[in-house]
Amino acid sequence: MNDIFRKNAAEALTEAIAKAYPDKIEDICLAVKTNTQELADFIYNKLESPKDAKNGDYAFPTFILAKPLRNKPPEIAGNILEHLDKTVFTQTGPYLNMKISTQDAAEEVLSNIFSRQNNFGNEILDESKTIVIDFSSPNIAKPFGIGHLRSTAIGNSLYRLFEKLGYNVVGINHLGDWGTQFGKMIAAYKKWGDDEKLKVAPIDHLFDLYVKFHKEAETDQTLESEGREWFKKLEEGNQEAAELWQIFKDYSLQEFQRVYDLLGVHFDYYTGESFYNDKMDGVIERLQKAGLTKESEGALIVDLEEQGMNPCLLKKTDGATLYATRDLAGILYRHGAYKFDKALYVVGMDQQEHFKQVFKVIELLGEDFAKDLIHVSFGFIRFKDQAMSTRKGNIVFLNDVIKTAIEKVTNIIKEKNPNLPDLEKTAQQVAVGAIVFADLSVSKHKDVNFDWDEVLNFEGATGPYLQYTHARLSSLVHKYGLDISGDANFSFYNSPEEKALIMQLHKFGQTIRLAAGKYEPNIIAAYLLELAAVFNRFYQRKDNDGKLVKIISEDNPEETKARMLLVASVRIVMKEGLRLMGIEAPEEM
RNA sequence: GCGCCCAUAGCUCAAUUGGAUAGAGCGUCUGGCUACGGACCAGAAGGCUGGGGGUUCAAAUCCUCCUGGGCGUACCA
Repeated sequence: MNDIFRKNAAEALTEAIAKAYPDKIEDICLAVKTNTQELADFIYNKLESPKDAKNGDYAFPTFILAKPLRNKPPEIAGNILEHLDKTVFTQTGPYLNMKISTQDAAEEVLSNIFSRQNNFGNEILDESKTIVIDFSSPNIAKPFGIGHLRSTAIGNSLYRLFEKLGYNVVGINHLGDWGTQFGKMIAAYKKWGDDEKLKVAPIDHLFDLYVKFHKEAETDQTLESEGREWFKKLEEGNQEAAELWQIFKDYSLQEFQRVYDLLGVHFDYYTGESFYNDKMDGVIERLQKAGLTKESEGALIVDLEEQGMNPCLLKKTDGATLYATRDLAGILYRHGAYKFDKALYVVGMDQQEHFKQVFKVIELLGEDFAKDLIHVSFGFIRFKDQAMSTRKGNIVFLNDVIKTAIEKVTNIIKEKNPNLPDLEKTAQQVAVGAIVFADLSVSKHKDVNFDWDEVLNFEGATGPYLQYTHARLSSLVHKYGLDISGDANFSFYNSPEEKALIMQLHKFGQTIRLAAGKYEPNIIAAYLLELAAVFNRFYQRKDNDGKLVKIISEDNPEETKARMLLVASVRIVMKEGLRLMGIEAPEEM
């Protein structure tokens, strides 16, 4: 029961129910499958917030009591109401509504924010817990496409959310730096590669080779096997292969680093697939000892037929390993190294079967932490009507998207705020904010339609809208100039707009928990949009004559003081919320 | 064929996990700048929640069948 208001409501209701129906409590508990001690918890969880603010802040639907009490919900509500404080509770039909006074809410919420600042919403765990998050994980020697943004943005946000909830978070970039594709790249480079081009524009050149290889492979059957051979050599330590691999990897990492810097993404480890190169034999051995392996069609597999799945492939006919092998090694290694309580894999939905298999194999090994392995899957980014395919060269580069967005933002700023001091930096922050927000504002299990116009539109439900609101808040604080204090007179908060703002701020903590619990950053996005909307309504509210009610009023210093506390609180939460999404909050824009 | 996911306003998405009249943004139309920042705000129009059946006091949400789309379905990752 984290929400103090809600807790009060639940306890008052529980008590009132006990008074109204003293000899029916057991029947009620029986009907809702709980016990007397936990009845308050049950009610706590049943409380809703009414859609219409005039119905109060918390509502208890009495339908669930109808059966054990053999009565109509509205009558039940009426009976319970008799034992409640009628200045706080009201009844509308079957609902019992509780209204928090704006003053009480302000005192609780605003002083909390004022004293904790950006730590507002933080939690401290009773015992330390570690969560490993595997995210981004791009393929080396492939360009960083807009498709890779999802894993990066979601993972980065989850990293920050869990950190805020008190977890010890380990962020891992499981680079795709091993596998058959490298054989293909080496083969392609040896055939068509150009040292000069590689030096000048490494990523472009590697990308061209990648596309060319797959195009040629459609007609030339020998290419695929050539690629496989080169990978085999690479795994066996062939020097020429190893050197080329290192070059590809170095160039790609440089490129990725630029993107990560731009996005403000941090990893604790860059342990990619090649890191497990020397750990796979041990894994295979362990699986063999456990009697899980089997040879089939010349390959080494773990048969999962009994589990209704396709076999998990450990070794190809030619003896080379597969990514399942490396993921298994990764899981076992991470569990040993970090003793995680949970391990998240922020990887696209198309790999669902793969993770099901791999997690099942861990379970078959008798490791009970298999239940702590979670595939946080998400839908694709779709480009217009066609799916994006790196192999066909049909890809939108994240760099190009960012570059275009920066240009557009720069033009808008030049027009709207020509004297902005740090134009370049701000334009970058806003551009990245727009792109990241566009990605994170869609529920992760849905495909995202990538639409240039939409990503570059900065009006409405967008990152720049939130940033703009933050800039406005900051501007107010600067204009006010005086110190903002936590002991304002809360009785000045008398408008519905102020009440709505305070209650929205109050929801920050539970929103973070919800978002983290569901691995859904878009819940934060929705929360911030609502916060901004509620604030902007407050900011532009008019009196009965249609005149703007300004926040800063020289005639009413005490009232201004109270309002500025609210403004400062919203600003703190907005900035922190954006941070949780991996978005910067410039003071001016 | 089998498995998983998706379908809500013209478009892009929400909906407190089963609750009160399904909400936002874009686009369209109307209004608000003698501005504490108009990347904003107020209002209007726009819905058989893909379709049928079922469970329930209550279904966009749960079950079932169907339609349409996406992804996966052992030697790519």
